Amino acid sequence: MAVTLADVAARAGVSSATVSRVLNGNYPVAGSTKDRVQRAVEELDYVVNGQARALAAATSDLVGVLVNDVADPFFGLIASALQAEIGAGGTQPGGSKLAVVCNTGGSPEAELTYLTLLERQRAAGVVLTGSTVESKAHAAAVATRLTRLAASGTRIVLCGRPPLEPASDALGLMTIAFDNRGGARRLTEHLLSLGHRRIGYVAGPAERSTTRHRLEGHRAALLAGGPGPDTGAGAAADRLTVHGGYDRSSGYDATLELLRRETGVTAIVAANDTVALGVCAALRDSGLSIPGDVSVAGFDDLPFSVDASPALTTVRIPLQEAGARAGRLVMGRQAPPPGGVATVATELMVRGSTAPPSPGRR
Amino acid sequence: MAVTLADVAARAGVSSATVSRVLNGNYPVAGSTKDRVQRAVEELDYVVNGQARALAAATSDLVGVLVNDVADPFFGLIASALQAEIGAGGTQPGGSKLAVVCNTGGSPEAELTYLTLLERQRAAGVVLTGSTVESKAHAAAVATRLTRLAASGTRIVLCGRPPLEPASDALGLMTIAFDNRGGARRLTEHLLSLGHRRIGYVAGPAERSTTRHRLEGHRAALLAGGPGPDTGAGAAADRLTVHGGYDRSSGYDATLELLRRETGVTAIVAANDTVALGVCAALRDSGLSIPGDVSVAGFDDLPFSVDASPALTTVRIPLQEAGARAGRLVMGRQAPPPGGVATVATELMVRGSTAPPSPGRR
DNA sequence: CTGTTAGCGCGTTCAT
DNA sequence: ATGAACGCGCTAACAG
Repeated sequence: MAVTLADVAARAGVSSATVSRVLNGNYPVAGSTKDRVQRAVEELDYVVNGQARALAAATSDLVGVLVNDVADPFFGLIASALQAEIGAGGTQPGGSKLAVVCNTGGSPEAELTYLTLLERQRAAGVVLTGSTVESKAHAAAVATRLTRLAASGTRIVLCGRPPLEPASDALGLMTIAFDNRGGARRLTEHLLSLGHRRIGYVAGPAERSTTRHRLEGHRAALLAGGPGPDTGAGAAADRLTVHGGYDRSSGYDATLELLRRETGVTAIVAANDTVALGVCAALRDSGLSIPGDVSVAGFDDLPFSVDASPALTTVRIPLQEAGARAGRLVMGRQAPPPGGVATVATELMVRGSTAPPSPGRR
Repeated sequence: MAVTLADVAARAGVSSATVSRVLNGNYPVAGSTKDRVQRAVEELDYVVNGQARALAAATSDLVGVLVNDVADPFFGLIASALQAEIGAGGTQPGGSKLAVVCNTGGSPEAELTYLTLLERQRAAGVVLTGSTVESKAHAAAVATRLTRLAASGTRIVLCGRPPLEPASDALGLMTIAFDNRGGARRLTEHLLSLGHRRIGYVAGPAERSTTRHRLEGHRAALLAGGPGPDTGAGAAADRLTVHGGYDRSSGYDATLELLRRETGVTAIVAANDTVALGVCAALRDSGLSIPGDVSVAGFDDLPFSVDASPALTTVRIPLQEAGARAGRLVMGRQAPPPGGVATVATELMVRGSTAPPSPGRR
């Protein structure tokens, strides 16, 4: 059996309460006894039982982090910055916590399951990252869970997803939203300014918030760009838009579909950088050059984007900063933004994959 | 305050013991009372307290997964497969567990800290993934922790790192090792067979096991390739080898260094695919074409490798299979391999980034 | 400064 | 089939 507080106490010739006090260092203890206790701890290789401590003190060392895909650097970057922030709080208020990274795979059911599991564990905090599935039923189910969690003192942070519809502030939720719409808009404006008029759009999964926001930004730019064959609405726009997943093969398949439709696109905007890689591969496999024949743009500015050839024009999201901030918020180390919602700016990164359309194709 | 078992019991007009039995379903309970209890649970929105349960039953729902870098898809792929395996055990023995993904950043201290934290939590299992720092002191410190953990019933799995030196089997540790040496050897043999004789090597961090194994495989191939200017040993070999991190910029910098040394390399092998991307970028920025002027090869076959241009020749490691297997082992759902060690085969993937050296440079 | 006492919420005997 | 009672290991009040 594992060694307990009582064992240490017996060995040191003190009461278990004293041992507890030495361990937690939040109470005056005589130097000599403190030494005896620490020696006993080392001699017995004592390690506190986190569960018993949590039960007695009604606190938890766990912070849940829900991500749609751990294998996607988008989430990896957020998670690693977040974990660095919450795990390194040696001296800071709240100490350091363990991040439980939960991979939902984008499944609403898995999301709910994990929220229940975290509730079971009485998690100190929960961070939901990335796009959410936009369905009334799911939103309600999530809201129910979050309300309960918040009521029991769990800090909730939304990172990279829009604030909860009704009264998220009232619940004490904090949101770090990404300016997907603005970034997408500036990206498409960039393409328009280069002279592109027929711009294909490879969107993410249809029912996701991030997908919608980016698509809205794209169409807003098109509409503002004045009348033309590709006005961003109606049948023409639909022909130029293909939905898929957030993975590379979706970009590949969607691009082949766009080419098949013979829309004469001179540029393709992808849901994110990973998808953009698939787009590039499909174009090359179809014998088209980038950006000579077709310009390509991504979103997120993941580390590999600068290494694609040509380097990818994309929209940078400060994922690590956002993750770190989410970490501080969930630890209560930073004051929540006014209104509970902070919107993180995105930045257009123009690189080699976009250029003016070639005269012949224009 | 949160609703407890006692609250549910009171509401259902039964004892708390009965509620516990209904919840765990491991004891006969009359159908009618079972219904009453379940109704009370729903009406009160009762959620079990995992910590209290763990304390009373001396079990844990947590499985720790140590990774060197969550933002690296290498670990993401392992972690996601692992989590899918341990989290989806609805009906299987051991039920489902929560993966606690711990990001060590490759730091030995962080690794030890996390092991202690997991020991505190009385984790049901711990999986250590990726290369380890090869230092006597650190190995001993890890061994101490793992021994204690194993003694207290925690299942330990090593995935992608070599088995512990002394008697890892005796401790009940299980290891899934990757055949880094063999893969590296076949990769370099491939380059030799193409006609390359001066092969640069951009190695990973000097003190890591994976770095060493891959480098050994590389040199073994060179030595077996017969005498020549680049025999894989001595000063000539040292001039052709540069150490760096496992990130892109290391590959970039190391390549510039190799070019500066004017060794006349016709091929560069990188520590992994991420580093290889940096190598490619540096070559391109130096006005060299791939594979026309210099061939490039990576390792791991991460998803983006096939999208590089040219597509990266690399060595495939079945990371997801390995992660899933690690998950089954740590859950006790699969018998340990004979001797406690399984070595996963690696496969050479020849793609466009490698070709025979151009006659002029040979 | 230190020891004693009383739970935290649940699983699990032992009775009934 | 159900209930009462105890203890898991620890922290937090209350004494002293």
